Amino acid sequence: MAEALAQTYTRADEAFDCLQTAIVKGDLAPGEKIGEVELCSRFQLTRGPLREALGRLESRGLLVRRPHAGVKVVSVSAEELMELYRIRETMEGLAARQAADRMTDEEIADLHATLDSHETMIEQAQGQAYYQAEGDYDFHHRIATGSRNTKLAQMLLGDLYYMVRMYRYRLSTSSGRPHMALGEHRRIAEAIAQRDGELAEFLMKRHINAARQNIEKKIQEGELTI
Amino acid sequence: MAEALAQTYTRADEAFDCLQTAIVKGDLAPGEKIGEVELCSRFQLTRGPLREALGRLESRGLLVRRPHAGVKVVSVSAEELMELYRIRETMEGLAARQAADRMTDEEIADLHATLDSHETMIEQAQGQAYYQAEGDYDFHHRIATGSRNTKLAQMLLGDLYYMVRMYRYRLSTSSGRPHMALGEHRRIAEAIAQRDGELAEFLMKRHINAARQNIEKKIQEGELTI
DNA sequence: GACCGGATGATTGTTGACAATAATATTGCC
DNA sequence: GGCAATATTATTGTCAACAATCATCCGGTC
Repeated sequence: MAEALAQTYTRADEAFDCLQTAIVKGDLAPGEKIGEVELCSRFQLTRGPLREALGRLESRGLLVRRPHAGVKVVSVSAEELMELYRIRETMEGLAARQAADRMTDEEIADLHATLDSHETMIEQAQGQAYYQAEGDYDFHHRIATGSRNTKLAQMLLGDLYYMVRMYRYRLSTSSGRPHMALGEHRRIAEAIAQRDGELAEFLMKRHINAARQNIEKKIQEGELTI
Repeated sequence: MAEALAQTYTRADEAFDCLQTAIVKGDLAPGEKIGEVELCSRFQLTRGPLREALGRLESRGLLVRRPHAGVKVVSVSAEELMELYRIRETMEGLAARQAADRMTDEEIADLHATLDSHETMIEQAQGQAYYQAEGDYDFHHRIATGSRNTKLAQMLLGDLYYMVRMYRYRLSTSSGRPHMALGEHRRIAEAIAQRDGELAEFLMKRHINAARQNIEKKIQEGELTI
């Protein structure tokens, strides 16, 4: 995702993006220990930028790095994944509340338009997987930025989402949820449109809580191995 | 703060700590633009480790770095500082709730002991400044780790606190608050001891909200310039 | 006199070689 | 045969030189 201002795209940024998507997509398996030189040859990079990228990834919690012992992709347990959702619940609730106060009318219109496109997307191609992978985060993305809370958006978009995405990528289709989720999104958007911050917060928290329970159930049923 | 396991303390870590404390203490003024070579000579470092530290600091949001244009310490506006407190409110509320369920009895005993030492500290030397700068965070630190929520603790301790500390450092003494704050801490600790998560969450949110309002008032009265 | 274009200078980004450290394998001893 | 201490090796951490990029300054032109 290219930021609006056309900054110089340095090798370190490239390395960072490469590794990040590789981790999210699972090309670098969790728990896998891997050396720097191997990473260099695999991603056609030199060690300088790579190391800088590794440092950034480490401070974001996507990998751990022990001196003289290589880097290792973090492996998140089922409980930790649930904890991630609990954090999301409170933080996105806050984001929704602030967004209700601060989003412009245009942004709210865009939000509704986004949901319309999601609806057709789901119907057309039964594109449940796509909806989960991209569309869902599109919605949450807009609310995070709409909160006008720089640090909150940064933490949500920069830290949490990549982590959650990493574990959502493999389960992709979660059966009935997309339709449910869309309805929940709609209601949140309505609350924001009515500038009802409290309601928006409540609905958002319930929405994420439902998603968490859905995953929890699947894990317990053994449909989903972590 | 030396972590339990005696890891090799690399130059990059050193650079990171140096710069971090320099930013927090205000030796590197917010908004100040500064070159890499000057930073090297000032902190007796070489550019390699320095750059790695800069990358980490950047992803933590303590400084911004435009390619070929130098690094700049972030300058947080009064509103942004308030937003930080709003984030803390929800996140630490969650931490307190989880801590009430998950802290061991020993940890709770330690928590009370910590508060006792804070009390004597405040009385003895009228050490309000010290209490604010270190002691307060000691308490919050314990609750964050007591939540047993790795990511939550990481975000609180790694990202938010340094940012808040940076702006708390200069106001240091906030008159009557230390005694008030201690009382609030006490009540939170009691709620945790009684394993009353809901109450702990409520009290923690109110505690941080009070701190926020206190700062907000000072800013409006012109006692505090940001 | 103001604005635009190009040259200069400084600063950052990148690279490859070197040194230090820790993990591993080997050898000797119990 | 098992354990421990040592030597080796591979990996990471560090460094200094090089190249690319941007900001600034100067001169010319409108």
